[in-house]
Amino acid sequence: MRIIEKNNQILLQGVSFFDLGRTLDCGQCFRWNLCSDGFWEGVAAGHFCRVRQERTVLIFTHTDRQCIRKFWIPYFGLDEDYDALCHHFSSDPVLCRAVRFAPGIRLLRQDPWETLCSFIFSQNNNIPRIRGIIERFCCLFGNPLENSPPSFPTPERLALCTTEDLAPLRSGFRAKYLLDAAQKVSSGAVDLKSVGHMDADSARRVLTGICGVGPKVADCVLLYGFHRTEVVPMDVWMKRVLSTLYPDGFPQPFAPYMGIAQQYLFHYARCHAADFRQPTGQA
DNA sequence: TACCAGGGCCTTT
DNA sequence: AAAGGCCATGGT
Repeated sequence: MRIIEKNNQILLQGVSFFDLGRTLDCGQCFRWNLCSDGFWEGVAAGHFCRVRQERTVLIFTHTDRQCIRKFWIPYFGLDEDYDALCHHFSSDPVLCRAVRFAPGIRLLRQDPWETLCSFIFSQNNNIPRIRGIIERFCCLFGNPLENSPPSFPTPERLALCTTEDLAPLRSGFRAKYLLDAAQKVSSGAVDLKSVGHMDADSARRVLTGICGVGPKVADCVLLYGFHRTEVVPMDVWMKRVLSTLYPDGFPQPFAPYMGIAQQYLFHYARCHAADFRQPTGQA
């Protein structure tokens, strides 16, 4: 990949095995919006950019080369060898079909705190509503940024809030869970930095110590916020995939990357809902 | 063990 | 237009 500047835009050339739209629209992130000019705009970990894809070129504005190299390339997972990975996945007929159905989905590297909040909001909820709650959350408690949507609220700021303060979010019973997360993170009772270095089970135990974080949310935080590619969040769709397509369990050779495989399987299942919606009957 | 809580989007009727 | 399904966690 190489970066060149042209007409006030910054071009990242030589991008392959990547589909920007699918990656931003597959349910792992909630703060990207597709504009009428084809650009996606979003804020992540305090960085804003507008970006669109033209085949193997990503066209950026509102950012700079340094930020693309240091932040956006790792954020989009463009430093990983998806050519080899998807080739590996294709040795399994099910996964081969899922990857071919929607190629180019990459696992984003998101901020752990932002991911924790986002997936607390996501529980028992649907994507359009999650996006609305997070937008109101950032507008109300984040810091205004110049020419961009506001930053994500910090745990310290949030720890000062009460559930009444969060009422405008209309996040229902999740508000109290969010406050517990903010209090535990800002006080140091939960140290997100150290979670990144733990084995998966220890990390899970720490995260589920937050009220409102169960196994599913904890695994989402590990996969999306800590890039733990071996972790597979088991929501209803993945349970259906498991019972329908992998009754004997996920294939062992993919274990270290099963979280990435999950992205393709999840998307495939949701897009073929009719084939999966019925309970399989094997209790 | 089974059920309910907040709520809004989606699909089916 | 209206009704019912869906959803992850904690509490009863």
